[in-house]
Amino acid sequence: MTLKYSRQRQAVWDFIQTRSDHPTASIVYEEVRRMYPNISLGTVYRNLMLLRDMGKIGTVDIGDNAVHFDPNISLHEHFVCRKCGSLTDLDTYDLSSLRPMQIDFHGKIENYSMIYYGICEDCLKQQASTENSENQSIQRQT
Amino acid sequence: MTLKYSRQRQAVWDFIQTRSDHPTASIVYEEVRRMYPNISLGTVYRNLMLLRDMGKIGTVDIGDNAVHFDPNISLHEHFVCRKCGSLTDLDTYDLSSLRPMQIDFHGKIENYSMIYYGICEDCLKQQASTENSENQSIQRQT
DNA sequence: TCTCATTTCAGTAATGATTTCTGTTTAAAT
DNA sequence: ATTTAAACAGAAATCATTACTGAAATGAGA
Repeated sequence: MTLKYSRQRQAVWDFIQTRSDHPTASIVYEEVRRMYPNISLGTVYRNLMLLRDMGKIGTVDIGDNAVHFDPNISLHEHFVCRKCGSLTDLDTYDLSSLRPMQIDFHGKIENYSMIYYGICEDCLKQQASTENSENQSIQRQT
Repeated sequence: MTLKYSRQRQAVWDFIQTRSDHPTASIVYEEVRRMYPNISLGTVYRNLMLLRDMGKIGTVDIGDNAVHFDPNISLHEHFVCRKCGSLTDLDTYDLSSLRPMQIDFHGKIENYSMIYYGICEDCLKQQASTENSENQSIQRQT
């Protein structure tokens, strides 16, 4: 039951702390492998889940069939771009006071996960420039 | 490109409409199989995803490694019990007016997914009764 | 410092959800 | 009735994650 130190866990922890882009286990594995070439994927998983269970990191599920790990355990929300799939943090108004208005709900709400979906700034710009060039080619055709 | 009628798709649709508990593809498969014993799992997946892409049903991702399908496509939130894993609907205050307060966010938010986690009413009751009997046995020991 | 129980590891196999592939069947338009 | 694109069943493939196993590392006590 006692937690023992391990370089591998330290490396996983250190790496996660440097990232703000919520990497998946596979990405953590690939990156940590640069420092520890024969760390195993299982070890990465075990330690990520351990850190999560200890409440030292968070996880985000955005429906892309892979858990994303988040060094930021403070209350915040996420934004997912449906074009490029990027996952970014959002600070919002204090949602912690939000409560369902449902009168017949008598469970206990402990926390929540709020994920906004849409188009990120970069993809909006790219979309705009694409539309422009499309318009141009249409004009040329007429 | 034209959508053709199929009994299998109809059956998947009909079944989903009867459920308020957000079944997974496997559950839909098992149930629809009663009517069509040799419908294939792939067909169930294809049609569920098709219906989703058409916007006729919704999907919910609660981090249990399986997509849940939701016949209710109106704006609503979900509650997940961390004891029994049950997934239920919640009506909430109008969250659609909520906007991130982040000044430097210039993307476009199109929709969101709000999932509350906690303990459902049933599990709360069960917990309470368990605590009672624990107290009793402690009292007996003294 | 040495010992030893326990934890952690690397490597690999297993699992489970989802997707892809292939040859066959079916809806619906002509 | 013929034809053709869409859909299907069944099986194999993929991908994230978990479980298993024997070896290596950690750290508390002698």
